[in-house]
Amino acid sequence: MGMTNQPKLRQRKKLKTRQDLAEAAYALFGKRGFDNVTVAEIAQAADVSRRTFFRYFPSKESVVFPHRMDLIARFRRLIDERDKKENPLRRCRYATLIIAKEYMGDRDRILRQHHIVKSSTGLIAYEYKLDLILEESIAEALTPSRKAKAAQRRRARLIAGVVIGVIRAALREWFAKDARTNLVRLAEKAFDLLDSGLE
Amino acid sequence: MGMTNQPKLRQRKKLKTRQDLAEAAYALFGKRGFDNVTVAEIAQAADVSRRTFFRYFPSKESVVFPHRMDLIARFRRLIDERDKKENPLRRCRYATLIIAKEYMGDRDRILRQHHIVKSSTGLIAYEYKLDLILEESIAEALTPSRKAKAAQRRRARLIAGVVIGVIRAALREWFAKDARTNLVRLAEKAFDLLDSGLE
DNA sequence: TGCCTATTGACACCTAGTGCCAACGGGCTA
DNA sequence: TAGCCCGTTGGCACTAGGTGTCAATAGGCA
Repeated sequence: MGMTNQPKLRQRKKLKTRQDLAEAAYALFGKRGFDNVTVAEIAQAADVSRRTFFRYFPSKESVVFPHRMDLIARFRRLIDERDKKENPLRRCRYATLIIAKEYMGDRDRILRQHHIVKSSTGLIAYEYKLDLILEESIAEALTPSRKAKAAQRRRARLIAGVVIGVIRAALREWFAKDARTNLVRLAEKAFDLLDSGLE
Repeated sequence: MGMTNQPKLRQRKKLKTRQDLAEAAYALFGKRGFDNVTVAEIAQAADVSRRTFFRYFPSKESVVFPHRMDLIARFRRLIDERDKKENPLRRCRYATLIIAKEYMGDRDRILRQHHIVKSSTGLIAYEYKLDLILEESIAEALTPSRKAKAAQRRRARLIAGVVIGVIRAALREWFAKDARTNLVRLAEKAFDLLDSGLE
């Protein structure tokens, strides 16, 4: 009846449960490492059953990257919003720099996440799977039209793969300095180096 | 007593068991897809116990890439044997083209392998993990000295990441045409494109 | 032949992930 | 307010990958 239009109790409960699970997981992973924590323990810490954990997250890995799919979608939209006539590398650079700036603003969360990822090779592989999705997404954004020529598709894929390489290099460098340097500048430098033919 | 110096029976048996397991796995994976085959079935087909399978292969995934680690080591050696003063991209190109040629000669096996990998996202992620190892290996080969400056290390890592992107693009293109085209030429074109700044 | 030891099979156990069903409890309607 | 509907949950059983343990087997060798 009120005009606040608050979400129903059920919705709020679900959101809280999801958050509780993610927080419990992050606390445990951070303390003992991803591999040394069981889903049962996460569920217990969040006060739900093990079965319920899997209703909120499709796998133990997925709880580590709760927003990655949103990020990938935004990256794609950022490329899309640039002039399609522009140099594709320029378009990717634009999107990368914006996301890089956001990463710097979200430093603490990203750093916690990275600390957890480093603790497990399985998790590293999982993040690679997510990188592949991003790569496909970039390639699609760079493909001029739905019925693009094969050569154009190939070029878009090559560029997407190379851009992923650049992004990963910049991030690695950032993390190597404890995320205390300027990620935007690192990304710019990496793209500059690429523009000059890696000389 | 003979001068043939044949390996002892035990060694030969072990080698045969390993091969039996790999062949049984390939046959089953090829027929039904990686995810629809259990380790128990592979073991049964090779006439050993499930436990024994894991004595020969550390995981179900690893049996799909029985020689990948050797390949990575050879790729590194190929880079190493080039003049260290040469352009790093040239050195990588050299190693890539040699491996590409070998791939073409080993077409059937590679194609079977690729068919299996495509059947499972988990396997794709596993191959990514192997790509990461290759990337690290390339970066190490490109690092001038053990005590290289940080900037040099970073550049080596960036180049390694980009080269992986190029290799993956060339392979993707090759597989897209059923491995009937010239992989060496595809790789050359990809490197050319990179040299020209992806224009 | 007989001893030593590498390899194997059998068994128990842990964990991720899924299907199923009964119980609980919001949310809406009479 | 009472009562029904159905979304959410917990419990249970089950599959499958992977590991530790131990006794049995079978090479290798004196």
